[in-house]
Amino acid sequence: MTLIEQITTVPLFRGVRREQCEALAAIAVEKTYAKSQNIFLEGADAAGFYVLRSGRVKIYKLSPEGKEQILHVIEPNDTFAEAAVFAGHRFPAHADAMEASKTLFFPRQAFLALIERHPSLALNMLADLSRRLQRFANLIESLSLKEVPGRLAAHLLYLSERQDDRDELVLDLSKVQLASLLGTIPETLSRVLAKMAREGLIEVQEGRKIRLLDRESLEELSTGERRLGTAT
Amino acid sequence: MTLIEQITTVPLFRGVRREQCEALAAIAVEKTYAKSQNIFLEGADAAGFYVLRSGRVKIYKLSPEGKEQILHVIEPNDTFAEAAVFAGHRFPAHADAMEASKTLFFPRQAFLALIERHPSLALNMLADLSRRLQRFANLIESLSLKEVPGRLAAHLLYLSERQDDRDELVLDLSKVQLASLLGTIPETLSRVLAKMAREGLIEVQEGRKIRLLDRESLEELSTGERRLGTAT
DNA sequence: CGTGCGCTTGACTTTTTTCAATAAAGGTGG
DNA sequence: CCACCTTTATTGAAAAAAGTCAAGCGCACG
Repeated sequence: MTLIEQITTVPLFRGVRREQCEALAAIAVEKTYAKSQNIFLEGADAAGFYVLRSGRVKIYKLSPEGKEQILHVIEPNDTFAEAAVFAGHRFPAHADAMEASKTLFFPRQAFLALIERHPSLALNMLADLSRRLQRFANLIESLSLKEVPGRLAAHLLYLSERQDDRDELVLDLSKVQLASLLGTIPETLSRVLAKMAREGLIEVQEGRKIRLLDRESLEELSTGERRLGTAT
Repeated sequence: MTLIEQITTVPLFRGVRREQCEALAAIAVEKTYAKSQNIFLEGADAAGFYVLRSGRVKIYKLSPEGKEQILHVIEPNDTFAEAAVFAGHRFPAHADAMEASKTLFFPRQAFLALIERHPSLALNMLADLSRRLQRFANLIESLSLKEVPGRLAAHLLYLSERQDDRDELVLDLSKVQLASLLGTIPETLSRVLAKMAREGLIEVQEGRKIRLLDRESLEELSTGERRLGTAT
């Protein structure tokens, strides 16, 4: 696949005219990362931003004691580190490839020059940042206002919406990573899953498969109307 | 002050040419709110975004049990609800005036039409959203990776940087509201302040004045190198 | 084939919240 | 101007949620 072809398939660049895509191709740099390889460290100088082409990338913060909070998991065709292009000029978090990953890197100056001349690019980028902001607001709400069972229930329901099988879903992350995404630790996640299973809300099957048995209760957990270990 | 004059003093519109400011003035609507008045509810249809001219506004999430998490406190000349203009079209959180407040409201369609023709406006908006995103990332880190004393220490140091007096600072929020901003409840905040005072890190004076006595220890608390109730 | 990582479980500790009581402060209407 | 009432703040005791530490299992990967 040529660079140009790749670029035209990125949602961020939808609606961008052919010649602008060529200009983008001229400044894009392909970068490849191995599984577990670091892409950038928090605080490092941000020379540009990335579009993920394949693989998966986690963006995360680290506490001094080594506890990790995943801010988001980047899927192919998502961008990351855009905020550093327009403000601060430093990466506000760490990024690691969770699998072997390919990215396109767009250097800041060249990209800024392009965006200035192409409003649709700017509008796409604004939509992009806005969606991210809203997801962050939801994460903050979740961390502050819900306990772990509520966060987990919300995540399970979210996954079940994105997957085809109605009530059977496959976790897209290891439990260690899922714990980090939910703002907790693997031990706590393990206990909560066990408790949900004991109360008949879910069935934990071998591997990463989970069957949702009581959607309604999960719904109530996720909104905070109900607690685990409490009869209805 | 005329609308145009007001608009030229808003940082978001810095670098915007005179005629564009006139176009902005043509679409802007002045809105005034009383203390404690609601500005919009989460989920409501977002017809545009706001610039705060005077007063203060809190943007917050609410749990079903009524616990509140403040996402940010808007100060004069800040914008709010911009994300809803570019994505989702619904307000992702609640907004209340904390004091009597005046705002300029910019309807979405008219603003989108303007931004499309004026790249500097788009770039300013991108910078704006990016900064907000970075602040959210820090809030997430704080909620997930630090305990309450760490969050409080970080906030006190932040306030002391923004205020003139070196070690004497004035809380800009009631303790109830500060607790909500830090992701905790007033009782816990009260206890943590008392403990910090007992250990000689701060001196809590009458009203909302606080004197920082041991910056270094506060620094260590805020980074997680140290805990309260532990000798160095 | 063994070492290590991912995962689970138990016992214990720490942190935070909940509930309740009380006190001080501030604004309102008589 | 004062009495009253709501809001704000503090403190104690108890409960709950989550984290730490430690042990153990099993599978995967080198």
